[in-house]
Amino acid sequence: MEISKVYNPQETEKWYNFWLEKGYFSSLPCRQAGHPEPGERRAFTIVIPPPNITGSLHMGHALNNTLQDVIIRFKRMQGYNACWVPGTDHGGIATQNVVEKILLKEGITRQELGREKFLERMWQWRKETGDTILHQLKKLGCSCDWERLRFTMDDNCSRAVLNAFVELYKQGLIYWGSRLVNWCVRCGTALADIEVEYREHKGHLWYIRYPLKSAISHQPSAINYIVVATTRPETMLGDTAVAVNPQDKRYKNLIGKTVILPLMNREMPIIADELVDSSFGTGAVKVTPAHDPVDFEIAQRHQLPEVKVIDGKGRMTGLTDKYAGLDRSQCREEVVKDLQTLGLLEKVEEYSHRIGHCYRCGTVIEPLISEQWFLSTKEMARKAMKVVEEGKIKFFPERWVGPYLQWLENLRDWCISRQIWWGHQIPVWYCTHCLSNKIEVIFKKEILINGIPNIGGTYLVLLRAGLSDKEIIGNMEDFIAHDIDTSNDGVICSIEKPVKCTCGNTYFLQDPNVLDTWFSSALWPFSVFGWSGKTFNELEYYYPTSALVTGYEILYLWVARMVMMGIELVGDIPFENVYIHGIVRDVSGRKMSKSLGNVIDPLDIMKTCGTDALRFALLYSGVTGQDLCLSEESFLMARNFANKIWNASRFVLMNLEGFTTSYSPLTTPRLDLADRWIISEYNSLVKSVTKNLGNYQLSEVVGDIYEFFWHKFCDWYVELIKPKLSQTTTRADVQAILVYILEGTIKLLHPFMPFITEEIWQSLRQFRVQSLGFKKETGELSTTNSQLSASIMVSPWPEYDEMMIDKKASEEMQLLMDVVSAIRNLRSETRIPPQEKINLVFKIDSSEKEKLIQTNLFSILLLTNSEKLEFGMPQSKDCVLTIVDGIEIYIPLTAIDREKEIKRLEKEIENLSSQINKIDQKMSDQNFLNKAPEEEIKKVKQRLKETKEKKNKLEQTLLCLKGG
RNA sequence: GGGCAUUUGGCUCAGAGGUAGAGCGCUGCACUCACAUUGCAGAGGUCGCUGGUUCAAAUCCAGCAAUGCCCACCA
Repeated sequence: MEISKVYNPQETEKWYNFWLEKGYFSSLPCRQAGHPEPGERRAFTIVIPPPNITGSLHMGHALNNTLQDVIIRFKRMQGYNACWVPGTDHGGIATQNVVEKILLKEGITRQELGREKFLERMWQWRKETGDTILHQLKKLGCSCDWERLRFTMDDNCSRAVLNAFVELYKQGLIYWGSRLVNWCVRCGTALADIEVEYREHKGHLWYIRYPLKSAISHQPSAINYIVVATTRPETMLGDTAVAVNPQDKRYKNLIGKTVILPLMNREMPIIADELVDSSFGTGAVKVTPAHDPVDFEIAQRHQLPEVKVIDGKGRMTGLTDKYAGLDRSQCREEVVKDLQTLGLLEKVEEYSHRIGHCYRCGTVIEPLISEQWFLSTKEMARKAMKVVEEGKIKFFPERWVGPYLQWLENLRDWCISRQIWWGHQIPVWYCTHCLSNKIEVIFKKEILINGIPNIGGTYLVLLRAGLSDKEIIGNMEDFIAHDIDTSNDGVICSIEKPVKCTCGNTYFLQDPNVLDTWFSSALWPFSVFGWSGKTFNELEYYYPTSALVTGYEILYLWVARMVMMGIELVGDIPFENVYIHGIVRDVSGRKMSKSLGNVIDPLDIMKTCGTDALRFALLYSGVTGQDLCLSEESFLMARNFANKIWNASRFVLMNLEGFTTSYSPLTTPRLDLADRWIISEYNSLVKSVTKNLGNYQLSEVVGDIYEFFWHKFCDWYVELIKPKLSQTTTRADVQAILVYILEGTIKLLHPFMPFITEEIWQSLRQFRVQSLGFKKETGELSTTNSQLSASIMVSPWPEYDEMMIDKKASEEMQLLMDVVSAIRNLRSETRIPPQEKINLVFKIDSSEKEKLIQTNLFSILLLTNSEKLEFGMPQSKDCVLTIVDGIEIYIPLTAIDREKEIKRLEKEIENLSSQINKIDQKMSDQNFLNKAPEEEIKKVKQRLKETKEKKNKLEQTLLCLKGG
């Protein structure tokens, strides 16, 4: 039996299609038999954090999905009905931006194209490129149940989204309100608070004089103005007050007075509000209710008017006189210039502060008053906190509980409407007839105040539906032509377009807004199982899902919201465990980004090192929940390991001739120390791996397997048994153990490195099949022998036997390894060429140890390339000496380099002396002797004795050398 | 302004009250014998700083510093 001499990762990756064809990824084994129920087995369910359809696999995805695949493969092997639901997210703004950019190249805007045509283009684009990442996930080896592939905008999920909206609307949790929202002037839409990214920005602080209407004093020297400080002078055009802290003595007598807003010549009051920090700037604040969240709050308290001076495109509105039409940044320059001219600019300071940017396009956010749909989150947040506080949902690592709770604690209502076209259009319908009279009133009112659309939601609805003012007026006449039924407000929330209003009208206008893409993401754990649809059984079986694997960067954006929605809409938590991993960074700890040019492309790594190496490296280099810094080297390390696995397996397979499958030697008395040792180590490994996988300690598992396979199994065991393979008395035992260990280890490794392990499994299986007399082509074997499973993927997870964990074997083997290492070291230091056979003389004063060495004499000779081993004292004085655990080991030489040897011994003795000093100090410490546990003192005593003996012996030898 | 994380050999990171660990890199030696994507051996660290608890601290506690991240209404 042989496998190819060279490990070729790509060659092993062919197994993906095999798994797919066999249907191993499917989580519904009973489906074929016509059962809607998923069977008796317990489900283990994971829903994928759906990547955006614009996405292409980056290291973050690779990490996230490898983690999920490891967990799901492990659980599958453990016998769970493992269900990993894959899917993609429509990615609202981000995706729309991508298509808009493409259109721009063609010279068209989406407005020119119109909503319907634009959406056609979106869908076409999604059809062409939206599945890229799914193919890449397959390349990564992800064992998702592809039959369950979902998309946040497919029929199923869309129905769930609309249903959720209607449900929450009915409960009164969704409302339409006029609020100050974060507005992206580039994307032309509102954003949720959390979608704003704050970045440090070096700007200025302008100090502006606002003249008082009536002078306090008529003295020529008197100051008849109040100075306010601002980072955004252009917003002053929308000021409606100046605020000071009520406690501030400097301004006490000014409260209630009137100032004149420069440039606009508007009269406005000086008010007092607690929110003003008197220690900042001048202690007096200009209040711009329409463009600042704090000012908005102050304005609400003091019933100040709101003057909207910046529009949705970032331009100055008609309310700004001569500045109207200017871009907000241009306007700033103009305003500053004009203030300077008027002598009202007192000073300018350098000032560094944080400015909000759109998390999708990076444009500076403009706080604007706007009418939007909001989800009232207070109650939902409270429930979402409770389930985590009570431990119903567990976080790994636990430290994320704090930030999670804190975020929910301070959560404000969620602005869920977006003024874009790609997404779930809000299922709210306006009866044109019922609303016409209101529109008329509102519209007329609006015209009276300069045509500034800052009030009147219905007007905005029409406006955003793409109708121009003229069209609205035109429609208005049309609306007014109908009878008016004032008893109905004409707003209907329903999934389907209403057929007829109670007023009899059949014309409806759908709310043009779409929902925040995170709204649909929040429903993901149940929308994928057909929530609100027909397949409720599935939801009952798979929900709550078992684990959620995600990066901490979307803890609030996604995780917290899923919990809220799950509890509110399904009545149960969406998942039991949340595994939170870190972000992938480069070697210097920077985020990987295209602009920094420090990206390592997982697809490149797959090509050069193989998918298994990619997966292994990702898990090897990080600890739970910590960011991981990746360098190219870590992938080489993993590739080398894969190569090692390959070659060790190749070795085993090459030596299987004559091996009988049914033979199990694990308990025969013929086993020697190395056999018992490796079996013991293997069983401990299975134990710890199984335990740690359950705790999501994946990198620890990976490290343990690596250590075992390479440095125990390959370095020691395989080297030790080589001669035994050619002896008829031992060959069968050794073969059986090799297969036992290899098979078990590749099973443990399979979740991490699925391809190479499958390849090896198949070779082993083929061997077993052949040796059992089956033909290779027989295909399925209806056998209970789990070693003949058609794939490692569906073979059972290894069991461990506590009885096989042999502490004594570990200790004895350790001594043997120490002895061998010491001899090798001595050979190397005294420059004995590796090919040269040597003789060994052991002087041992413990019969137990002597017996151990005697029993394993052959192993020592083998591993140290020695001819013979004698006990006693060496005949010749030309010897080099090393001492291990009280065993004196001499290598007689024909000639020794006296100088060198003296130096070597002196160095070693010096080393021992300093050790002895340290221990001596400890042993002479009365406190230590009085208070330390008996056992510890004994240990230290023993060590001191041994070290001293060793030193004495070496000193004697040194003396001999010097004297002779 | 709050909070969290990190600080261990040249680099990336484990560990954990009782003699400092790994991988990479480096040095020396070794290629017909599973593997040079290898083997064997070696050099290299007062475990960020200062206190405290303890017989004993890299490890527990407190404070500080540096770095990174998150949150918050100082315009």
